[in-house]
Amino acid sequence: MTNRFHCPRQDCRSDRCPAKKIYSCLSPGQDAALGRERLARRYQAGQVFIHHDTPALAIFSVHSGQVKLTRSASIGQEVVVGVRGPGELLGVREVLSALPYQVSAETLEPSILCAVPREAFLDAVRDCPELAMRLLGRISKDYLLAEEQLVARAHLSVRARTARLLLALLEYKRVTTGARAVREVSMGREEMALLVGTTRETLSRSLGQFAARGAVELKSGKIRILDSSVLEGLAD
Amino acid sequence: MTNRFHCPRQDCRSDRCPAKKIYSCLSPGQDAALGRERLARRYQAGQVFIHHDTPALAIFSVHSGQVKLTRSASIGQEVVVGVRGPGELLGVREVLSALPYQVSAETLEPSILCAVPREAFLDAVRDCPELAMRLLGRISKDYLLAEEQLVARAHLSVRARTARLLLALLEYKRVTTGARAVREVSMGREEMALLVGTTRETLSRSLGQFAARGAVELKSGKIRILDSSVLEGLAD
DNA sequence: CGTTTCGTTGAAGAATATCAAAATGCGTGG
DNA sequence: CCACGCATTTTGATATTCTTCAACGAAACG
Repeated sequence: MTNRFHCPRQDCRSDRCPAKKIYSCLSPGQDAALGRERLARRYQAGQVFIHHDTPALAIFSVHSGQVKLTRSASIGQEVVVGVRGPGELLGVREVLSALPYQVSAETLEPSILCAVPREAFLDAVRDCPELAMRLLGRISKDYLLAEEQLVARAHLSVRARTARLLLALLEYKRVTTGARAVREVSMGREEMALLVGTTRETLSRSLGQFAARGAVELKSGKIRILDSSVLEGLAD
Repeated sequence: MTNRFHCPRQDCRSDRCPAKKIYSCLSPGQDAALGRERLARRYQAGQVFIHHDTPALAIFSVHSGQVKLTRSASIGQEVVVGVRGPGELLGVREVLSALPYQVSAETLEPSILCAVPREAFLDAVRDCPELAMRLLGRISKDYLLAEEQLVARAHLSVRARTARLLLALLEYKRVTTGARAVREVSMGREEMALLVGTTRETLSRSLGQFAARGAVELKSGKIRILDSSVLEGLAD
């Protein structure tokens, strides 16, 4: 099974790996034990590396790149339930609850992922109470956030969800780029639609409405936010 | 603050408390420390004992009864995100992620709840790695389950969700009553609608359709399931 | 320069919410 | 037992939102 994970064989001890932060509480011995098992691999965009309903053999952490998590709502209907970036963990929930993978994961861009085999991860958690505490905090927070997201998707209009997405993208860009005033986001309609949980067409119409109200300006793929307070008003 | 929790003052050391199971790994000393702080209280039906956006000062565990968890999707729109019964914990996610309560909780029936102050709980988790592991497993599983629920709510038709609810109620009744063949469930339309995430009227129509297809029979408040395979077919 | 992908727009149809009203059930007091 | 009143459930009509199918222009790319 390990074969799938170490094509460009290289264990992930780089201290620049953002996922490493959560493991920083391990003793040198524990860290070494984990590091020995920890294998980084480069993935192209669009690769599916976690298949739902498959035994959860490993935890993945995102070193660089972005991945999307999907669930099948009914047969043939893939639904995005989240997007994860550098430093985030995938498959933790399944490993900790001894369930097969409940989601599928696919890279959105060329990415580097580290895989830690199930048992090694569990050993580390058992041996290091501090790691357990950190995971508890992280999973709890993720859970609450996801719940909020999904409730919004089930009970808010597409317009409201679209407005929220724009604001979230703005915020995300601000945080990641460090710029103080971000006024533009750029994302394909297809992808936005997936995140909002609707179709290209409906999403396009929502954006059209925003533009009509002067909240945004659509020019050549970019979306320039003119008045974010209008968006906040539409967000519920 | 503790005042709210010990009206009929009585600490919860009863070994019959189903929530106690998860604490069974604590050493006598740890258990005593927690037990001293653990206060049981009787609530009538319909009492709100966790108010969203309020500091998460305590973990509650359900000793007996049922409670519903709600979130406000938009202003004035309360949405049920889950129902918890005996042995289950409330507020863990918030305490562990150091956030205010993100949900509100209300008793559906007369219930007995135990409250453990935030700090006592955190101390117990820190002192007992096994407890941490159990919580990790439990939260992970809850998370996965809730995700599935909410994705269904966002992307399945009311008919499908209603069918699922009926099947779930059947299953639940089977498990809790221990009866081998359950064919009837009984629940107000309002409450069913809340669980499904729709209105009374639409829910009623769904049931009407089921009845028309001969899958169920509606008589005087009870719902008798005639053909659960039909429901399973409708469930996606 | 044609082809392909992406974005927008239109029109029709399905699903659901909403408002309104009728029917049903249920307990209470006569 | 019956009649009344209240609450719940069902049904009907309409409006809204969203999806779907279809067409079209525009940018992207060979």
